[in-house]
Amino acid sequence: MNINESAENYLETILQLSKILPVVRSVDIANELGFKKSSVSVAMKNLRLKEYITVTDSGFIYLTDSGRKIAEYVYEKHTFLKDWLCSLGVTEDIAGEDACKMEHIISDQSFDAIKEYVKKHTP
Amino acid sequence: MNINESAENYLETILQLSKILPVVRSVDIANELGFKKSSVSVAMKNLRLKEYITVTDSGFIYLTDSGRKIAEYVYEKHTFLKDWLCSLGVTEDIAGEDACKMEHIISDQSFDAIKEYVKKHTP
DNA sequence: TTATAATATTAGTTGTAACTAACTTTGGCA
DNA sequence: TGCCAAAGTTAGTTACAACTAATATTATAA
Repeated sequence: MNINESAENYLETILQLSKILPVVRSVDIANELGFKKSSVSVAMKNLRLKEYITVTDSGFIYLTDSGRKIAEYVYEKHTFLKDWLCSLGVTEDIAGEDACKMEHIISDQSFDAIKEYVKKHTP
Repeated sequence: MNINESAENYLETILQLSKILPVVRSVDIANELGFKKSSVSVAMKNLRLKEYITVTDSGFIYLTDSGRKIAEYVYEKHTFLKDWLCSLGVTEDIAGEDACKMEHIISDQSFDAIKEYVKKHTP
């Protein structure tokens, strides 16, 4: 699928926000990520062109099937890694930050291997 | 110390190469990383300005104390993460790639926690 | 109804780190 | 000695992802 870190992060954020907000708008994403809304606007344009999202006339943002697939996989990595680090005693803030960076770079192979390892060593 | 991923990677590469070569030159780094020598030349200039390396008249590159400190810590992360992933069944290539990316972003807190965890679960 | 605030967009800027192309410097050998 | 190849440098380019500033659109409250 060949998608970069920045785009992955936006898709994940849209998914996360859609779980807690009735609708997701550019400004919600900007607030969540601490970016300017102009930056988000440009990013959304790119995600639209790549057909990872659709945007209604009212500015409501929805994931397409392909966008959702990416978002959910990244989100899965995020939650697993964050929970795991927390369980090892890492503070929630640091665990969240690290998970947010690791989720984009770790290979499927390594992620699956770590999951297996943790499962095996968890009572 | 506030150093970025790219600079960290160069310092680590200098340390690695110094273990297998009598002297380290720009061109060796370029070959190792697959970069053009012009890119390395500019990067070395920056590392020199920040006093992480010294360069002799012959073009031999040496780490300063502060540069070595960074390089060794990154290298420690690299080797630990790579060995660990390999031990979980990840192929050496993938483990190397992932370690190379993770070493720059993982926090000290998480790294130490993982090390402890692995130690505890290793016979 | 008009003014204001919130939202979205566009154009142009910045910083980073790679790149190419052209150049200089240097060392070794025919 | 003079030439060539290897090494290093410089200037300018590209791609990316954030940024600011200015503008357009819309909804709501005075």
